[in-house]
Amino acid sequence: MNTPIDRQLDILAARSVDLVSRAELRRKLETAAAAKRPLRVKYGADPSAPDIHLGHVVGLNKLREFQDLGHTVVFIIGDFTGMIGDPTGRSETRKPLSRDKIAENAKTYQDQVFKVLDRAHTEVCFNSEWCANMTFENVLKLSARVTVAQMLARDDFQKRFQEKQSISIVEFIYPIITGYDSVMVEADVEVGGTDQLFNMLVGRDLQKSFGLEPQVVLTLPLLEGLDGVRKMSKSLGNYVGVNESPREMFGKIMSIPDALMERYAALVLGRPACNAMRSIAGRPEKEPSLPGVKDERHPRQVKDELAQTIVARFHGPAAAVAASAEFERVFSEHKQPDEMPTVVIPMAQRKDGKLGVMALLVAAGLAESNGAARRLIQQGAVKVGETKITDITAELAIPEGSVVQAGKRAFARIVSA
RNA sequence: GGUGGGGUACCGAAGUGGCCAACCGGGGCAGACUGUAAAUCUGUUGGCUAACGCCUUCGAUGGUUCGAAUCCAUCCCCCACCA
Repeated sequence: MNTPIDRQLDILAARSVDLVSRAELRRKLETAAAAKRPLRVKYGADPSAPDIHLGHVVGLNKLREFQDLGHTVVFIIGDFTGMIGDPTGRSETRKPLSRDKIAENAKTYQDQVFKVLDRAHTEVCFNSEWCANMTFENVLKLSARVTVAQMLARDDFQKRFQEKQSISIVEFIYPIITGYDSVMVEADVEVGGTDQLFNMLVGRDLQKSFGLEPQVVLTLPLLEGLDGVRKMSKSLGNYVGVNESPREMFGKIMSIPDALMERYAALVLGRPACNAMRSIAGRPEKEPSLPGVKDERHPRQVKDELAQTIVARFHGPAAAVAASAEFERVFSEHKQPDEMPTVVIPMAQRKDGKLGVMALLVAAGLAESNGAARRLIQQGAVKVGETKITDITAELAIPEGSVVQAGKRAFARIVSA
């Protein structure tokens, strides 16, 4: 906590989209420093989808910056809210999670979160601690503090209301609960994605209403997913999970559009374009990046570096180098990966020691059905060893340890026992 | 409570008696191309079958018919509007 306030402010405000408000944050930082008391920085997490991906990392990075300046992160696992399901974005009501499932998810969550956060400066709590035992009366009194007009101020509600789409009452309750969380943990600051701005502002109102000093609200950009357009999310399947294998992570990052490289560098690596990353700018192909910066590197190489840096962050440098080499081998040189699943197909399942290709693909887990296998073969996606198979009726004697390939990325090694 | 509109494959959405395993778009998968698992183009996208063909699917159940996603009945669910 020895960093000068101005410097702290700069660090904390970096990359933020909304900051309500800088003046308040400054004041809080000053008071905290004077009292030698860390700020309580709230972050809410949804336990129904326990996979942390790079989109979450954007927020976690910010939290880590708070921690590095000596502040405390209050990590709230919304187990109670998880039970009703976040209605944001018009998703159907989620199935309530069982207690066991929540506990399990919470653990997974924490394992992943502490790849970024500093465990020593983190408080973890569950909002069921204060929500589960509220009486209906409590709930009424709480909701009396918020008006419909306040709710309709939210863009999303406004729009849906005008378009005559349904808005469930729970959707109104949801921000009230998350806001109440802020009251309960006495948050000084709350960090979240821009989509959480409304909810976090409700937190401010509620805190005021409870006679507390309102939290500072800081939003961060939503990271685009692999498609480069929509935000990264599990349900869209365009995400990179922090628990994914190095090669998976590497490959996925290699697939992002070039224009997104700088954004990933800034948001995921949590640093502004410094020298090392300056070259990772969304510049046109094969053109020098910034004026005065000598960088003739090919975008592909820049992306490789980005992918390696990200992989290294979660798996260490050695894994990053290996993943890069592997990618090069499989996709640039079209060779086999050095690791692949091994599938046992006993001789008993073969006829005269041979097996039909379709059966082989299904048995190897490379096709879901014979029909899928047939299509793969007909489309020229299948190789056994070095031989491309185009005849769907082919009966093959499969030498021990043969490699079967279906498409660019799916491989299996076949053994008989 | 009343009125009206709906429930179709992973999603969106056509189809209103046989030509429907079901147009089209998205997504997925594959091929070509590529620095790339990007973009683009092409193909493909229920199951069984070498194939002919067969089987299961259009909210649920029952019925009409030679024949139904399409008609009838009952039921379940969703949405909007007016109270």
